[in-house]
Amino acid sequence: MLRAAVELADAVGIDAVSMRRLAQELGVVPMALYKHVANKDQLLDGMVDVVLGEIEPADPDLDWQAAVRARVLSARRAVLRHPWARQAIESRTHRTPTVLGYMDSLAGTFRRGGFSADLTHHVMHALGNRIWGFSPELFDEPPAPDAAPPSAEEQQALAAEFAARYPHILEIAVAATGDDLSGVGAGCDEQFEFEFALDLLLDGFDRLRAQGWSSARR
Amino acid sequence: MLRAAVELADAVGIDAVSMRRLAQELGVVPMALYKHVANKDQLLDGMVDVVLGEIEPADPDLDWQAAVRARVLSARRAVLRHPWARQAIESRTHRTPTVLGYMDSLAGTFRRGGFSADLTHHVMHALGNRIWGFSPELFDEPPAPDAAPPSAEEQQALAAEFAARYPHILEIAVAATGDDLSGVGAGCDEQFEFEFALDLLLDGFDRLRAQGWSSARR
DNA sequence: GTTGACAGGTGTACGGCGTACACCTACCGT
DNA sequence: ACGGTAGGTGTACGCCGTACACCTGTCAAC
Repeated sequence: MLRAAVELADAVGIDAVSMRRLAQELGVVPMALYKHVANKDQLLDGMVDVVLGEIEPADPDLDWQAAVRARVLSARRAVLRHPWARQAIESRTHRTPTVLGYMDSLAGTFRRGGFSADLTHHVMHALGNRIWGFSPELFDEPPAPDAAPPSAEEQQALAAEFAARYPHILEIAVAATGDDLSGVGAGCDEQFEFEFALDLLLDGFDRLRAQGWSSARR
Repeated sequence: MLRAAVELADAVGIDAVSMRRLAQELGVVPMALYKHVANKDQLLDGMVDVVLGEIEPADPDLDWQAAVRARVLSARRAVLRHPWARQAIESRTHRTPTVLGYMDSLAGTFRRGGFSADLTHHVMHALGNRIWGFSPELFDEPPAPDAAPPSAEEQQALAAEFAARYPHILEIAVAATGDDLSGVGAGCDEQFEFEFALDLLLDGFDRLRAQGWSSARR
């Protein structure tokens, strides 16, 4: 049933996954689902667990940095396979055993790499959702081209207005796209951004570890 | 009306903010709201804009690092004043002018600090949601004490089970709480974690800027 | 071989949601 | 005096999660 839910979400998006719809997909009456999960929240928890189950186990032969990197990128692959997972993970407030298990295992990698429990704690916070293989998208998806695209003049006017109001964003978009600019903010290379930030953080972690950083408060 | 919506969300939480409930609060019929917003999504957008409006403007006298730090911490104060804002911001997919304006202004701070447009782009991605003053909570809120707390024995058993399954998390919790351990994961010092990660990132950014980093791809 | 527990499917119903659509009213510039 | 417009109204539809009472088949214990 969790598998069916995952497939349904893959197919129609997480918002369209309702108890009723899922039941229909399973050829069953909605209330039947409640024999397997207590409520919809628990269904979502289970679906997230399925996705997290796809994360490859840690490779014990790698040093901590490579191991964390590999693990997180594996998580990313899992999340990218299920476009709804990002939102689902963000919305979960409960920590299931699967979630805890993954976090524990990742923490273990840091510990074995010579991080104190203290520092491990803080670096995992610093990674934040990157643990799960994603970070927020700063800009929109390419704005779904619904209805007639604005005429050339309108587009011109819009672009001018945008340039005047948000010069720095424009500049960035130009730099990022090699000034073709077709559709401002038409999608960053998310994978690049993810690895950029990840490596930046791992580098910083290594520096702190090397200098024997310890939390100063209290 | 947006103000009323914000106050309502402050009072009862974002999930309890429905068009009907908000209308009731305003002494008006639900459909009346649709004269002011096109739909509920737009209402949420507007509410987020109100919160972002509370962020203090950039101080032009600070160097880039202090300026970004101050700005982001101001955003954090705004978000913490409205506990629902975090979730609301995460759920928004649309970029309102307010959102774009804030991002543009922050990008400007980097640019004036000597960052290339290219590097500015990537560091803003690296900050991710920290731009808005928050990062995901790794662990639960203290698990709302509903119903009878488990008996001492049960608690013992639970703790033992937990220790066996998640030794590293336990270790971290011990390190973080000074081993009193009343309720595992009983809340981290989120403010500390936030600033820890923020400073780590700002440090990394500075190193990249100083060495004239430029994106290598393409 | 009967029985009783239990896993799991069924049917009905309730209260809530967002919002489409047609309508009404008060005001204001002409 | 009048037409447009901003904003409030009332009704209705189709969705949602899920409480509650009920039914059915399987299987172990007696």
